[in-house]
Amino acid sequence: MTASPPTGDDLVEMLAALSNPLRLRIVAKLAGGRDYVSRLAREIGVSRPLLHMHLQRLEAAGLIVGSLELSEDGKAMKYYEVADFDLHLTAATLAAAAESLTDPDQGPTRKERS
Amino acid sequence: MTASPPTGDDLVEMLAALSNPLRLRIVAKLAGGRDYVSRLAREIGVSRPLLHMHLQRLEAAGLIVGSLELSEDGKAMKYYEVADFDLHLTAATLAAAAESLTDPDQGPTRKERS
DNA sequence: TTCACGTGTAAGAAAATTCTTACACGTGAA
DNA sequence: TTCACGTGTAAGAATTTTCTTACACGTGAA
Repeated sequence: MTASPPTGDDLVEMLAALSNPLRLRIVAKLAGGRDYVSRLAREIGVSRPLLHMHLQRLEAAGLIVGSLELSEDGKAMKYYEVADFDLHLTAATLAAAAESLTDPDQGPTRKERS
Repeated sequence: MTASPPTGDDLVEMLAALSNPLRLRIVAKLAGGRDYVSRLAREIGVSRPLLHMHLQRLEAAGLIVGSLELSEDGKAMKYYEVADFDLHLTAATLAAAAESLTDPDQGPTRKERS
Protein backbone atom coordinates (compact mmCIF):
# COMPACT_ATOMS: atom_id res chain seq x y z
CA MET A 1 0.00 0.00 0.00
CA THR A 2 2.10 2.91 -1.18
CA ALA A 3 0.53 6.29 -1.68
CA SER A 4 0.02 7.11 -5.33
CA PRO A 5 2.63 9.64 -6.46
CA PRO A 6 1.42 13.20 -7.04
CA THR A 7 1.00 14.55 -10.56
CA GLY A 8 3.80 16.61 -12.02
CA ASP A 9 1.96 19.81 -11.26
CA ASP A 10 1.21 18.79 -7.72
CA LEU A 11 4.81 17.79 -7.19
CA VAL A 12 6.05 21.14 -8.45
CA GLU A 13 3.70 22.87 -6.06
CA MET A 14 4.90 20.77 -3.14
CA LEU A 15 8.55 21.33 -3.93
CA ALA A 16 7.97 25.04 -4.38
CA ALA A 17 6.29 25.14 -1.01
CA LEU A 18 9.22 23.37 0.64
CA SER A 19 11.96 25.30 -1.13
CA ASN A 20 11.81 28.23 1.23
CA PRO A 21 13.77 28.41 4.48
CA LEU A 22 10.96 29.92 6.47
CA ARG A 23 8.40 27.42 5.24
CA LEU A 24 10.79 24.57 5.88
CA ARG A 25 11.14 25.83 9.43
CA ILE A 26 7.38 26.03 9.76
CA VAL A 27 6.97 22.41 8.70
CA ALA A 28 9.76 21.41 11.07
CA LYS A 29 8.04 23.20 13.93
CA LEU A 30 4.69 21.61 13.19
CA ALA A 31 6.36 18.22 12.92
CA GLY A 32 6.94 18.62 16.64
CA GLY A 33 3.23 19.08 17.30
CA ARG A 34 0.23 21.09 16.18
CA ASP A 35 0.09 24.77 16.92
CA TYR A 36 -2.07 27.81 16.29
CA VAL A 37 -1.10 30.74 14.11
CA SER A 38 -0.36 33.50 16.59
CA ARG A 39 1.73 31.31 18.83
CA LEU A 40 3.61 29.85 15.91
CA ALA A 41 4.34 33.35 14.68
CA ARG A 42 5.82 34.31 18.05
CA GLU A 43 7.89 31.15 18.31
CA ILE A 44 9.36 31.44 14.86
CA GLY A 45 9.75 35.19 15.09
CA VAL A 46 7.72 36.29 12.10
CA SER A 47 4.83 38.67 11.65
CA ARG A 48 1.44 37.03 11.73
CA PRO A 49 0.33 38.18 8.26
CA LEU A 50 3.52 36.82 6.79
CA LEU A 51 3.11 33.51 8.53
CA HIS A 52 -0.49 33.43 7.38
CA MET A 53 0.67 33.65 3.77
CA HIS A 54 3.22 30.88 4.15
CA LEU A 55 0.74 28.64 5.90
CA GLN A 56 -1.66 29.06 2.99
CA ARG A 57 1.07 28.12 0.56
CA LEU A 58 1.88 24.99 2.54
CA GLU A 59 -1.74 24.03 2.97
CA ALA A 60 -2.47 24.57 -0.72
CA ALA A 61 0.33 22.14 -1.46
CA GLY A 62 -1.24 19.62 0.89
CA LEU A 63 1.72 19.56 3.26
CA ILE A 64 -0.11 20.86 6.31
CA VAL A 65 -3.74 20.90 7.38
CA GLY A 66 -5.51 23.60 9.30
CA SER A 67 -8.65 23.51 11.38
CA LEU A 68 -10.49 26.32 13.07
CA GLU A 69 -11.42 25.48 16.62
CA LEU A 70 -13.01 27.30 19.51
CA SER A 71 -10.97 27.50 22.70
CA GLU A 72 -12.66 27.14 26.08
CA ASP A 73 -12.72 30.88 26.52
CA GLY A 74 -14.50 31.35 23.22
CA LYS A 75 -11.57 32.44 21.06
CA ALA A 76 -11.37 31.22 17.49
CA MET A 77 -8.06 29.37 17.15
CA LYS A 78 -6.67 28.13 13.89
CA TYR A 79 -4.61 25.04 14.45
CA TYR A 80 -2.24 23.59 11.90
CA GLU A 81 -0.56 20.22 11.77
CA VAL A 82 1.63 18.45 9.25
CA ALA A 83 -0.02 16.22 6.70
CA ASP A 84 1.20 12.68 6.21
CA PHE A 85 3.34 13.01 3.11
CA ASP A 86 6.26 10.95 1.87
CA LEU A 87 8.08 12.02 -1.26
CA HIS A 88 10.87 10.09 -2.88
CA LEU A 89 12.93 12.12 -5.33
CA THR A 90 15.12 10.36 -7.83
CA ALA A 91 15.97 11.03 -11.45
CA ALA A 92 13.59 8.18 -12.26
CA THR A 93 10.69 9.31 -10.08
CA LEU A 94 11.08 12.85 -11.36
CA ALA A 95 11.06 11.66 -14.94
CA ALA A 96 7.83 9.83 -14.23
CA ALA A 97 6.27 12.89 -12.62
CA ALA A 98 7.36 15.14 -15.47
CA GLU A 99 5.16 13.17 -17.84
CA SER A 100 2.06 14.51 -16.19
CA LEU A 101 3.14 18.13 -16.35
CA THR A 102 0.61 20.37 -18.02
CA ASP A 103 1.98 23.39 -19.80
CA PRO A 104 4.19 22.71 -22.81
CA ASP A 105 1.95 24.95 -24.89
CA GLN A 106 1.19 27.41 -22.13
CA GLY A 107 -1.97 27.01 -20.17
CA PRO A 108 -3.36 29.92 -18.13
CA THR A 109 -0.84 31.81 -16.04
CA ARG A 110 -0.79 31.52 -12.28
CA LYS A 111 -2.55 34.85 -11.98
CA GLU A 112 -5.27 33.86 -14.41
CA ARG A 113 -5.73 30.52 -12.69
CA SER A 114 -6.48 32.20 -9.39
CA MET B 1 25.86 2.84 2.95
CA THR B 2 23.32 5.63 2.59
CA ALA B 3 24.36 9.02 1.31
CA SER B 4 24.56 11.62 4.05
CA PRO B 5 21.56 13.95 3.85
CA PRO B 6 22.18 17.47 2.53
CA THR B 7 22.27 20.43 4.88
CA GLY B 8 19.13 22.50 5.22
CA ASP B 9 20.51 25.13 2.89
CA ASP B 10 21.53 22.59 0.30
CA LEU B 11 18.15 20.94 0.49
CA VAL B 12 16.37 24.24 -0.04
CA GLU B 13 18.53 24.87 -3.07
CA MET B 14 17.77 21.44 -4.50
CA LEU B 15 14.05 21.77 -3.95
CA ALA B 16 14.05 25.25 -5.43
CA ALA B 17 15.83 23.90 -8.48
CA LEU B 18 13.28 21.13 -8.90
CA SER B 19 10.21 23.24 -8.22
CA ASN B 20 10.01 24.59 -11.74
CA PRO B 21 8.17 22.80 -14.57
CA LEU B 22 10.82 23.52 -17.15
CA ARG B 23 13.67 22.39 -14.94
CA LEU B 24 11.76 19.29 -13.96
CA ARG B 25 11.37 18.52 -17.65
CA ILE B 26 15.08 19.08 -18.18
CA VAL B 27 15.97 16.60 -15.48
CA ALA B 28 13.46 14.14 -16.90
CA LYS B 29 15.01 14.49 -20.34
CA LEU B 30 18.53 14.01 -19.04
CA ALA B 31 17.38 11.00 -17.04
CA GLY B 32 16.92 9.39 -20.44
CA GLY B 33 20.54 10.01 -21.39
CA ARG B 34 23.15 12.72 -21.54
CA ASP B 35 22.77 15.51 -24.04
CA TYR B 36 24.40 18.76 -25.08
CA VAL B 37 22.91 22.18 -24.63
CA SER B 38 21.87 23.18 -28.14
CA ARG B 39 20.23 19.88 -28.89
CA LEU B 40 18.48 19.81 -25.55
CA ALA B 41 17.16 23.29 -26.22
CA ARG B 42 15.69 22.19 -29.55
CA GLU B 43 14.14 19.07 -28.12
CA ILE B 44 12.50 20.84 -25.21
CA GLY B 45 11.56 23.85 -27.29
CA VAL B 46 13.28 26.58 -25.34
CA SER B 47 15.76 29.28 -26.26
CA ARG B 48 19.36 28.35 -25.63
CA PRO B 49 20.12 31.25 -23.26
CA LEU B 50 17.11 30.34 -21.18
CA LEU B 51 18.10 26.72 -21.04
CA HIS B 52 21.61 27.78 -20.15
CA MET B 53 20.29 29.59 -17.12
CA HIS B 54 18.20 26.67 -15.93
CA LEU B 55 21.07 24.26 -16.41
CA GLN B 56 23.24 26.42 -14.22
CA ARG B 57 20.60 26.44 -11.52
CA LEU B 58 20.36 22.66 -11.64
CA GLU B 59 24.09 22.17 -11.67
CA ALA B 60 24.58 24.59 -8.78
CA ALA B 61 22.15 22.46 -6.81
CA GLY B 62 24.16 19.36 -7.64
CA LEU B 63 21.36 17.69 -9.55
CA ILE B 64 23.10 17.54 -12.90
CA VAL B 65 26.72 17.58 -13.99
CA GLY B 66 28.15 19.20 -17.08
CA SER B 67 31.36 18.55 -18.95
CA LEU B 68 32.82 20.38 -21.89
CA GLU B 69 34.01 18.02 -24.57
CA LEU B 70 35.42 18.38 -28.04
CA SER B 71 33.52 16.61 -30.82
CA GLU B 72 35.39 14.87 -33.62
CA ASP B 73 34.89 17.84 -35.89
CA GLY B 74 36.43 20.17 -33.35
CA LYS B 75 33.29 21.74 -31.93
CA ALA B 76 33.10 22.45 -28.22
CA MET B 77 30.12 20.55 -26.87
CA LYS B 78 28.79 20.92 -23.35
CA TYR B 79 27.26 17.68 -22.21
CA TYR B 80 25.02 17.38 -19.19
CA GLU B 81 23.87 14.33 -17.33
CA VAL B 82 21.86 13.74 -14.18
CA ALA B 83 23.72 13.37 -10.92
CA ASP B 84 23.03 10.43 -8.67
CA PHE B 85 20.74 11.94 -6.07
CA ASP B 86 18.12 10.37 -3.85
CA LEU B 87 16.03 12.57 -1.60
CA HIS B 88 13.50 11.33 0.87
CA LEU B 89 11.06 13.97 2.05
CA THR B 90 9.06 13.40 5.19
CA ALA B 91 7.97 15.65 8.02
CA ALA B 92 10.71 13.98 10.05
CA THR B 93 13.51 14.29 7.47
CA LEU B 94 12.54 17.91 6.82
CA ALA B 95 12.59 18.68 10.51
CA ALA B 96 16.10 17.24 10.69
CA ALA B 97 17.23 19.27 7.70
CA ALA B 98 15.71 22.45 9.07
CA GLU B 99 18.08 22.28 12.03
CA SER B 100 21.02 23.07 9.79
CA LEU B 101 19.39 26.08 8.17
CA THR B 102 21.49 29.21 8.40
CA ASP B 103 19.58 32.45 8.49
CA PRO B 104 17.41 33.04 11.55
CA ASP B 105 19.26 36.30 12.14
CA GLN B 106 19.67 37.11 8.49
CA GLY B 107 22.90 36.17 6.82
CA PRO B 108 23.92 37.74 3.52
CA THR B 109 21.20 37.95 0.89
CA ARG B 110 21.32 35.80 -2.20
CA LYS B 111 22.58 38.77 -4.19
CA GLU B 112 25.32 39.53 -1.71
CA ARG B 113 26.38 35.88 -1.60
CA SER B 114 26.95 35.86 -5.33
C1' DT C 1 -15.70 50.76 27.92
C1' DT C 2 -11.19 49.36 27.15
C1' DC C 3 -7.61 46.07 26.83
C1' DA C 4 -5.47 41.69 25.47
C1' DC C 5 -5.81 38.02 22.63
C1' DG C 6 -7.47 35.45 18.69
C1' DT C 7 -8.91 35.62 13.57
C1' DG C 8 -8.58 37.44 8.44
C1' DT C 9 -7.30 40.38 4.46
C1' DA C 10 -5.84 44.26 1.38
C1' DA C 11 -2.39 47.41 -0.63
C1' DG C 12 2.07 48.34 -1.99
C1' DA C 13 7.19 48.13 -1.58
C1' DA C 14 11.19 45.25 -2.25
C1' DA C 15 13.50 41.50 -4.06
C1' DA C 16 14.02 37.31 -6.72
C1' DT C 17 12.91 34.61 -10.75
C1' DT C 18 11.94 33.93 -15.44
C1' DC C 19 12.42 34.99 -20.18
C1' DT C 20 13.82 37.62 -24.55
C1' DT C 21 16.92 39.85 -27.38
C1' DA C 22 21.31 40.85 -28.81
C1' DC C 23 25.96 40.39 -28.71
C1' DA C 24 30.75 37.87 -28.91
C1' DC C 25 33.90 33.96 -29.92
C1' DG C 26 35.55 29.40 -32.25
C1' DT C 27 35.45 25.46 -35.69
C1' DG C 28 34.76 22.85 -40.23
C1' DA C 29 32.64 22.77 -44.69
C1' DA C 30 30.79 24.96 -48.96
C1' DT D 1 34.83 34.50 -47.25
C1' DT D 2 30.58 33.01 -45.68
C1' DC D 3 27.54 29.82 -43.57
C1' DA D 4 26.06 26.46 -40.10
C1' DC D 5 26.82 24.83 -35.81
C1' DG D 6 28.68 24.86 -31.21
C1' DT D 7 29.86 27.80 -26.93
C1' DG D 8 29.05 31.88 -23.39
C1' DT D 9 27.13 36.17 -21.38
C1' DA D 10 24.99 40.81 -20.63
C1' DA D 11 20.99 43.93 -20.29
C1' DG D 12 16.37 44.77 -19.48
C1' DA D 13 11.36 43.61 -19.40
C1' DA D 14 7.76 40.94 -17.28
C1' DT D 15 6.23 38.22 -13.65
C1' DT D 16 6.22 36.06 -9.16
C1' DT D 17 7.47 35.86 -4.53
C1' DT D 18 8.31 37.82 -0.22
C1' DC D 19 7.45 41.01 3.39
C1' DT D 20 5.51 45.20 5.91
C1' DT D 21 1.99 48.06 7.35
C1' DA D 22 -2.55 48.97 8.27
C1' DC D 23 -7.09 47.83 8.64
C1' DA D 24 -11.43 45.05 10.26
C1' DC D 25 -13.99 41.76 13.27
C1' DG D 26 -15.00 38.80 17.64
C1' DT D 27 -14.39 37.16 22.52
C1' DG D 28 -13.54 37.34 27.74
C1' DA D 29 -11.63 39.84 31.56
C1' DA D 30 -10.32 44.12 34.07
